[in-house]
Amino acid sequence: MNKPRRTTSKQVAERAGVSQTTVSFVLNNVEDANISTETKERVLQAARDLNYVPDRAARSLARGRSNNIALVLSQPHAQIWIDEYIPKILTGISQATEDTDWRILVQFDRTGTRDVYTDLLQSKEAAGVIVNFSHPSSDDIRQILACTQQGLAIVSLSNIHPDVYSVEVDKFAGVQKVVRHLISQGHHRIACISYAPAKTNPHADRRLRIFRDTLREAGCAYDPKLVRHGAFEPDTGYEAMRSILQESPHPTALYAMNDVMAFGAYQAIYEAGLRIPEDIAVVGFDNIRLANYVAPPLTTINEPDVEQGRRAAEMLLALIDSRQPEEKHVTLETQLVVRRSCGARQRSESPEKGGYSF
Amino acid sequence: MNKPRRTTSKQVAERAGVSQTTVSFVLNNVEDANISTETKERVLQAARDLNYVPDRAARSLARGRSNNIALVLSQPHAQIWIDEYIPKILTGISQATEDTDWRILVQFDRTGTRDVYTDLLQSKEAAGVIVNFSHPSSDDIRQILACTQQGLAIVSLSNIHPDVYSVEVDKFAGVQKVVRHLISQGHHRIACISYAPAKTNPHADRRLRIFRDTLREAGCAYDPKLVRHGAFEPDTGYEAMRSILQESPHPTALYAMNDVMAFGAYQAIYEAGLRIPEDIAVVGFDNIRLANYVAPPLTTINEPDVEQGRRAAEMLLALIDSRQPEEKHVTLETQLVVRRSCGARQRSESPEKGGYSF
DNA sequence: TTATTTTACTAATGCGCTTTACTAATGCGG
DNA sequence: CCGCATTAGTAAAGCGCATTAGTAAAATAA
Repeated sequence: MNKPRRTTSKQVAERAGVSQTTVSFVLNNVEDANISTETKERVLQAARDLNYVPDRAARSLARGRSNNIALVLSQPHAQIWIDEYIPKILTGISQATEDTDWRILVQFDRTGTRDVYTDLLQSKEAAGVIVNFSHPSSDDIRQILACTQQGLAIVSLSNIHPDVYSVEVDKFAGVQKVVRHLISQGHHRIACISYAPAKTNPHADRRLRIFRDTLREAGCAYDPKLVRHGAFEPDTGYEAMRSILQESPHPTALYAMNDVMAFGAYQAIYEAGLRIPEDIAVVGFDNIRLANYVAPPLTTINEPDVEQGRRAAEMLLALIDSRQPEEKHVTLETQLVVRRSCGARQRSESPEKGGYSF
Repeated sequence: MNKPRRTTSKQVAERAGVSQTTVSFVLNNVEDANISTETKERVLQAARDLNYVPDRAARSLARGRSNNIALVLSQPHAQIWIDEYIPKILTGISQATEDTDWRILVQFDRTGTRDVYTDLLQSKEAAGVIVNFSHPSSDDIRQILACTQQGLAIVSLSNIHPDVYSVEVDKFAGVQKVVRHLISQGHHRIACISYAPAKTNPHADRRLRIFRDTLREAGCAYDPKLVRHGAFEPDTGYEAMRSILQESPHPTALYAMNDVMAFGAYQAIYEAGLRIPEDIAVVGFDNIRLANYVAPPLTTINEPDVEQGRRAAEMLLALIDSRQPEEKHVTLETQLVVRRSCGARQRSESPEKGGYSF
């Protein structure tokens, strides 16, 4: 281990013929330090000459906080690849931190027992944390609240508690959009494939209830025999749809709670010799990239994921800076993207060509 | 800004009735410190009581290096969502760092001008860096070499220079597998959709050359009229295929350089009233999750992305630790995953059901 | 001219840990 | 019982920066 002896601010100071303090003032643009322009220039030149890069650890230690924000992922790995959600959130966070010297820490929370975000904050590895719970336990919430009350910066990607800052996408309204759209197309026997059993997954449960309520509000019967649950993956959508097709009469429409399961359902529908949308209209959820490139292109709900990531990061940076964010809970809206699979005349809520947006 | 005054090791020391040195020895499991079991227990208890979490910045400063490794992404954002590559690499890295206290820093290299990884390493924000260049400039390479020679730990996800450590997937051999498979099925008019013009993208160029050479080695003619390039996205595959179908006679097979473009091509083929694989056999590349759930399921090349990420991280940690990795360049093999789109009897190189592996 | 403010800096301290050098106490062979 | 090694610790220095309190010189006010 040859120590290459990094350049320190002291060396810069020496070369510029000033004190280390002055170097620090110049490099951090301290307003009321009254450093003359010539001195400033001399310091900057010296720093350039010596190829000086400040030591982040030392800076963090002296300042009492780091320049990292963390994204804590609590879902299993495989789920992260399924849709483009996490990469898009990351993109959004990165947009918000562009041209700043904030860095992004990604932490997979595999254990589930230890509270990673607390450690992250207490160890000052991250000055703030963005968490992404699918369905937090009351323990999780208590933990987060404790952090928040200690003044630690946490933003959640779903609204989990009135006192926890959040930026979320209103998926539930999205469910209504789907159902109302199908009903407006004349469907009243609408099947549904959920991504998890309602008993175990509060989220899936709530979506299903909204599905049911929206049907009823429109005067349609809710038929539990037309509901199945898969588990995110395409093959579970395939199996669920095969099972649904045992019912008779057939439903005339299907709402799959994610696009990926919808693709699986496509398969089952085709195998049964049925056509989309003539025999069964299909609507998905998520607007993944491929939704526009299956046959027929899938009508679905688009979620502003990148914006969600960006807004969450912006809110987090405000919190870290002790600036009060304008709202404690931001809600972003989804858009219905109408394509051929639902049988409607093509007309998209979103302005872009192809309806693919972020 | 109320300062909650974190617990420090000094307080732990006080409570345990020992010196701060002892606390450090105990918490870091220093072998030759000869701390008695009782003292150890007392320290650990005190740390637990006070809910002590060490300050990472202070630790990094004292140790002279941080406990972060960074993944530097140089591709544009949109490309990151297209396939599951980056999330899988991240998963792999996270597997390698599981149960250690290494953290993962994700850095998007948007500027292209500044050398982010150098900064990352010089500022000691990261003890090592994994870089992912699609086609590095000679400047990039010089930069990386300079870092490597300074003893900074860098691992590349592609083999860009004999002296730069790398873990890569041999995609070129994958191209051969595709072509040979198609030829073995009796095809000799094989179209190809590349993801970029050969002139501008050395990678695409090389893949295309291998495509051509493999054809010729097998005694097949290479017909440049059957070659188009898209740009990663499904619609570009659609357009490319439409254009290819203008040629006559039709090719009997298509090799699309990624699955996503293959899906676009499906669309074009169906619109032309042709069947897959009867009229045109299709093979993709990447084995994305959905490849198995389009109609017909897509024959493709599977890449061990998660393993690549894991191996790269392992190599990096070895380098950081000044352990010489066993090999300077690791090459991982792809597998041909045979599904229905190529018309062959289903037989997969990979053992798993559905051929989906990582 | 003298007192006060402003300008342009610097010395010194401390952030919270790791690590080196040192010490006191105990064990043990001869 | 002495000398030496071992055991079980501790004191203190230092990592590289930010920051506070202070100072000398120059500018301005009285």
